[in-house]
Amino acid sequence: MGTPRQSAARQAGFPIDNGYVVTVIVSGVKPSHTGRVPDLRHASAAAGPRRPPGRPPVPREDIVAAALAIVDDEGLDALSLRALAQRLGSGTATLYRHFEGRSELLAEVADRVLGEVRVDADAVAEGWEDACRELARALFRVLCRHRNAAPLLAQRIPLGPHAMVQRERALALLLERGFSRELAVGAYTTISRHVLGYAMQLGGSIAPDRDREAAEVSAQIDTLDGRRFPATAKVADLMPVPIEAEFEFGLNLLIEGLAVLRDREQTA
Amino acid sequence: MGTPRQSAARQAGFPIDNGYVVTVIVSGVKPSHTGRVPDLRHASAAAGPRRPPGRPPVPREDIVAAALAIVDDEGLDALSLRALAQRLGSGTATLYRHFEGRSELLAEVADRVLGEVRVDADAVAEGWEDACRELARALFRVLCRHRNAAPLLAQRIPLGPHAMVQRERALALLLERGFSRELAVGAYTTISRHVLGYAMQLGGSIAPDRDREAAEVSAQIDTLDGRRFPATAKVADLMPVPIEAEFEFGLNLLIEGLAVLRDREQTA
DNA sequence: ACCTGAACACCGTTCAAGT
DNA sequence: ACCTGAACACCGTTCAAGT
Repeated sequence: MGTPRQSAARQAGFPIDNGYVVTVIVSGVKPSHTGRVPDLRHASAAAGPRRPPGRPPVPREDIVAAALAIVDDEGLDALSLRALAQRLGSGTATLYRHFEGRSELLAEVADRVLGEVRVDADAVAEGWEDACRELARALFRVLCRHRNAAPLLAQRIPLGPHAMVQRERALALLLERGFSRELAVGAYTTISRHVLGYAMQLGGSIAPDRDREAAEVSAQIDTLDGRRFPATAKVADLMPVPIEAEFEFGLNLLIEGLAVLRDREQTA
Repeated sequence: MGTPRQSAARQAGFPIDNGYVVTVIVSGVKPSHTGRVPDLRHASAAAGPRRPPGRPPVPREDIVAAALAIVDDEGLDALSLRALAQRLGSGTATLYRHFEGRSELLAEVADRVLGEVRVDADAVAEGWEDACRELARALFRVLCRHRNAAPLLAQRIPLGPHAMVQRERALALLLERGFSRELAVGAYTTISRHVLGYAMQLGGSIAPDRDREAAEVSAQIDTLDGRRFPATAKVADLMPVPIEAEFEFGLNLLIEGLAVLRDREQTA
């Protein structure tokens, strides 16, 4: 009865994470084949090279890749198990041989996205300010590429192998640069949430939806009542700020604030 | 063909918003009856006091209130139109007489939540730092109460009447305190996103789900490999920080950063 | 051993028909 | 004028049956 818990073996140990995924991969790691705990589900007994009967199994990687492709092309809502099965040329029931259900699949898609993060090694070797900026930007770049997938990283705490490796590297970097344990955790958490918060507002959905929403908002500009909303009217010309500029502004605020706290800590 | 655009008249004019809903209602405004553009759909022709035939219409307010109750009690996913209709003792088709569809209903629920924001008038009258803190906290308090509804405010730009009134008051406050137009917009946007980002991580879902996830994360603590993740292990005891403390930490970082920028601006 | 069609209990949305 | 049952085309998930 019920599908066996297939996920237990795949999740390497990691404690509480109340922050998020600022990521570092300096060396040339391939997107999703490295740093992954091997899937042992088919290696039970003393599995020799004997060819099992039936069709060859669909590789997990292929399923996750196809799922991400659907999310990128058509949005998160378009990723139904039926659509995914169709793209893979199989049936929906087949997917349940590889994943406990939809949410496990989504978690794997999220970790695959994290696996694409690349940071500039030189920038990370600089002072902590530039290092933090580069880490934040590296994740932001990936989420710009996979903007439809951003909510996946926000709605559940990423616990996949890439998430854990990258969190480790970010925390190590801060501790090495002389941050106290408390300030390192605070800095990591805050910056990570900053990145995700902005990424989630890049574009909720597919292109047609974005166009419709943009048009809707534009229409509202014209009908703004300057008497009811004088302050808003006064800054209305500034308000469709390019999101990338806003991201940088907020990031600099955080780093400026961290510098103040760090100075206080060191002189105390 | 298709449902007529019922939403056009309800949305008062407002320009682009690239930030979010830091809110101010100082006076004692009731949750959702004030500041609302009247619904004119049933006032066509010279509508006298003549009683129309058929059942009396279900009040819009009641529908929205019931929807929010479902979201609060059972989570966002539990809000299906069937469940809502059942709670109201009617059919799903009835709901389409009042709302264009599910997404319009959700937008109204979001604005109703914003209508519950209350700020402490004394705190807002203080210096800009305390004023900003109180605005942020006031919204955060409401989102703690309606934590399941937080994603509604993040996934679409709030354009309802409460959202607009509160944005106006926040921007006015900053401009009155001597912020430049640019810095006021930046401060408003950043603080708003901060609040929402944390609120969305208060609890993704209903109680049983939260318990399951907490247990899952706890299990990961025990299996953490200190050799693979030394930095993470070193701060592991700090990492389930109470979310309220983390919220305050990040908020103070932002305000500290804004103070630096403001000083630079004033001395330049 | 692995895949699959068909079923189950849902979902948002529409519309002809009721009162 | 307003409400409604029933239908349409979906959805995630399960399971007995195929090869």
